[in-house]
Amino acid sequence: MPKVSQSYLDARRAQILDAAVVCFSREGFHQTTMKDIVKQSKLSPGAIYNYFESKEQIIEAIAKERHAKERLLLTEARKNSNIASVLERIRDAFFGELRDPNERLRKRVSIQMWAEAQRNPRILKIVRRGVDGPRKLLSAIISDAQRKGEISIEVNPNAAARFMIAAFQGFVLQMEWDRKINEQPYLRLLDTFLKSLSPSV
Amino acid sequence: MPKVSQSYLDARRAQILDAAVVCFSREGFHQTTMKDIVKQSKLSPGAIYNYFESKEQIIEAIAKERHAKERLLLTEARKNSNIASVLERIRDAFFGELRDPNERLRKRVSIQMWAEAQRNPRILKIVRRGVDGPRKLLSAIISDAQRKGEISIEVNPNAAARFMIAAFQGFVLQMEWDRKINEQPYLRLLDTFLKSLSPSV
Amino acid sequence: MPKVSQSYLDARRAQILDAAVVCFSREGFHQTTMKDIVKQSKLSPGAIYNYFESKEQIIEAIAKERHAKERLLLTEARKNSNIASVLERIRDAFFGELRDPNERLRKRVSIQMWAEAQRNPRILKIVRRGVDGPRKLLSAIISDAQRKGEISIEVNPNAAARFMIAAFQGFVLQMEWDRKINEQPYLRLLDTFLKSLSPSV
Amino acid sequence: MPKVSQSYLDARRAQILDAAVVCFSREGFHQTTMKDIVKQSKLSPGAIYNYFESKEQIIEAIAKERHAKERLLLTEARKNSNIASVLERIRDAFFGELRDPNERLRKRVSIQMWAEAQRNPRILKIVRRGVDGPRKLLSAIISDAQRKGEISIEVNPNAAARFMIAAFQGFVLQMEWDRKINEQPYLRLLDTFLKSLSPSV
DNA sequence: AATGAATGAGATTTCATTCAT
DNA sequence: CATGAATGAAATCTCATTCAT
Repeated sequence: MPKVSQSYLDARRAQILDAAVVCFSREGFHQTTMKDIVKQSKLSPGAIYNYFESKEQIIEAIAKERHAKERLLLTEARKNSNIASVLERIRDAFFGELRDPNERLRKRVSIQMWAEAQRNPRILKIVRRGVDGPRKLLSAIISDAQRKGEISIEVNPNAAARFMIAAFQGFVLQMEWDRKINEQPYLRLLDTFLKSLSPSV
Repeated sequence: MPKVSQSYLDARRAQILDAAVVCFSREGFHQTTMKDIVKQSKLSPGAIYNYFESKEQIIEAIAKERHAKERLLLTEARKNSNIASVLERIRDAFFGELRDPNERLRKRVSIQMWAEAQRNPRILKIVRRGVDGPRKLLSAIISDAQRKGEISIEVNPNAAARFMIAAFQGFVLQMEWDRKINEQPYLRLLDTFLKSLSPSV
Repeated sequence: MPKVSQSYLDARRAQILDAAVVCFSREGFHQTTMKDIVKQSKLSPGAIYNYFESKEQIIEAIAKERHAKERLLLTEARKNSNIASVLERIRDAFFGELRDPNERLRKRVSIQMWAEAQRNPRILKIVRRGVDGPRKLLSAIISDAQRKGEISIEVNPNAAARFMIAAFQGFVLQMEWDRKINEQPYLRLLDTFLKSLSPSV
Repeated sequence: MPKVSQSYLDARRAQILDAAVVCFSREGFHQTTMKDIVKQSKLSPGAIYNYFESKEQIIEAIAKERHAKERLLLTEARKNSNIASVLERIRDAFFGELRDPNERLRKRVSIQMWAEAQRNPRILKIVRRGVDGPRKLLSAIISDAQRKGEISIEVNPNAAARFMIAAFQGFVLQMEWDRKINEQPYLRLLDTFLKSLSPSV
């Protein structure tokens, strides 16, 4: 099957990554065997190794994909001029995604990444970039807002950014352990927190 | 079969668990081999299998140990009559621990557990209990406070508890990826958040 | 199926064999992958399999090529009427070749063949023929010389032929392991040996 | 099976190496699979990897063993005071071994080593040492003999040493390809050669 | 109770070869 | 005739666990 188009190659690559996400979300990186991915992707071992040099590289590729996706979400959100609506958009983008079952799979894989980052420097780098992007953006938004007097100058923008991210990360974790968790009250609290950053009268 | 004292047995067991924590925090559960634990513990494979039936059981034992430790922290904190100081104590207990290098190792292992819980029901159970305890306690405290008028009745106690836990979990993660992270501004924001729960005048 | 000229086909074939020699001399038969040959030949796997049915057949083809080449050398040498000059020509032909870097590559492949002959009957056959030809020729020359009284009748012609071949084979081996080896004194010794075959006065 | 004696370990190691020699002599290094060695040695894969880190290391260990054995032969031979008998002893030691079927196996493996040395620097080093030892010794013996006037000063000792070694190496090769080869006439020629080194009257 | 050599299923990866285009 | 993606058997090596001593 020679001389195939780039889109053919891209489709095959995506096929492998999608299969890997399903497997990883189910069994974790290390309990997932290449055989599992082979089966899930309906390809052969050799075919997979034509696209990725190793299992590790598949994991990396998934992490990078995540990274790219989140960057896109942020870039989109940032287009809003109004500060409140930027934050709102970010919030909706991230929390909204959690309702998509497919995205849930990917979040499960993200948790795997957090663990994997501890021993795999390449994953660490990707995960770190994945958090640093949002953090810097949020931090910049808050700084802007402070200049406009919309947020108290007492607030440390960086810490606030971290706090918001933590609120999301923690929610992702807790949702994994308890599917019945209700998102609405949690989001209201997040709003309460965001309002608490406003300058006190 | 030499007969030895219980304290001897306990010491051996602790020796294994400590060694395992060091290994797991370094390489993760799955990249840690029994050989690694053997080496780190300065025992032999056979000896370890006298105390634990499998590698999985070692992981479980560590998770349970964590669980017990955190329950102790909470029980201690709860002794305070004043609500603000209970929350303060809890906050200090959890965040304060992070300064201890030994405890940092264990937090690294906790992150591993979060990932492991996805595919190991026994770990999931332990991890879940580890979160449910604090959550219920915090929730109860908030409910109490609401009754006393110290916290707005608008607040969903359970969601607030989750939010506080998330603030901690997220901090643990972000600290892993960026050791230079500063705890002080983060804690101030946590306080800001807690205050924002008070009834508005 | 485009129709191409025979010379085109021959050129393609030679291209593959040359590439294979380079690869084999570098990494040996078994460490050389078809991919290596593909790369070196600047062709594609499919193209190569149009000319050879398998990797084994490429090895065989190289062995046969060697064989043909050496037969040519011997045929040429034999044209000399004088016995001493036949031997001299043979000696020069074989040892002289070793100065050509390209030929050195092929000698490296020959050593591989010696090993390969142990388990591959087809290679064994080719290698054996490659030695038997020279051996029989040398043996015949010596017998002739004995009849003419130029070589002692004590000498076993076949053993003498083997001995000369061994002198060459051993030199090829030792040259591989020590490039600084000096050919001149070695050749003088070979002459000494040849002279020692003359009838004692 | 813990706490076993050193001799137990040595026996196991030898068991593996012996099995490997059988396999390698039959199929060559690269066609021999670890499974073959496992079967032949009647051990398990894991057991073998307790003694050797890789297949390559098994090959190396065999090469080193050869090397040690040959050094022993030379050391023994050297004990003779008389030059002629030293050479005779060396000749007998090396050629005599070839009659032992077990030793024939090992010679087959030696031929493999010659090929392997081309791409494996560690094997090259061992093979080279295995040739350099005898070469230097033979060279020294010839130099001695020249001082005593027993060998012509025209002879280059080093080249003569190489020549003798070549006579052996070539014989080993040719014997592999033709089992019916007769050793006696060959050895007589070797003697003729050695005598031809004496100073001419 | 401790030791550590042995086990052997199974994991990752390779690579000669094929065949649709 | 050429291409090169796909195949899948098979190779090397790992590692949790066992058990004779």
